Amino acid sequence: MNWLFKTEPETYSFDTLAKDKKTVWNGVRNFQARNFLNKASKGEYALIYHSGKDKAVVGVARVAKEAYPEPDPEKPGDWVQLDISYALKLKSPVTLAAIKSVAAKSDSTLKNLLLIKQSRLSCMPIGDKEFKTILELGDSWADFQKLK
DNA sequence: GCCAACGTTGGC
DNA sequence: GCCAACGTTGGC
Repeated sequence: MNWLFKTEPETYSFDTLAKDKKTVWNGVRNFQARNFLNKASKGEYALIYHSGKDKAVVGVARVAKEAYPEPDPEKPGDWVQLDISYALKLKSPVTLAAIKSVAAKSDSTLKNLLLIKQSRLSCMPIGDKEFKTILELGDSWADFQKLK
């Protein structure tokens, strides 16, 4: 399964991940998002989406370690985190407006994107076709193929 | 178990 | 800054 993770660039941006190479993906406080996090396997890829000012998919990360309990002083065990590593920065960001405009076309693979249908979800699965379509929109599908 | 009130996220 | 769409909390 492929994934799409959201972050506010002011909190943690993809550029920071590009420098860090690896980070702990934590702070998810939504049950549905957590359940998705638990399903991510090592080696799977996640699109990184910047909410707020950017509103665009900016890069790809790789799941480096599957979900494990987040150290939480109040309620240990309730929440999980996982590790991701830098994979690829898109040649050009794919904005939410661009995604919506493609999704509006008939027969578009992007019609069922949870990003559009459930805008508040911070971590969601994304199908192979959708994943490819977004990378193509970012002129980065070839680069991604080389990466594998 | 229902629902009103409130809080949060995120697009506009 | 506003508002829609959720999620959570607490009274009943």
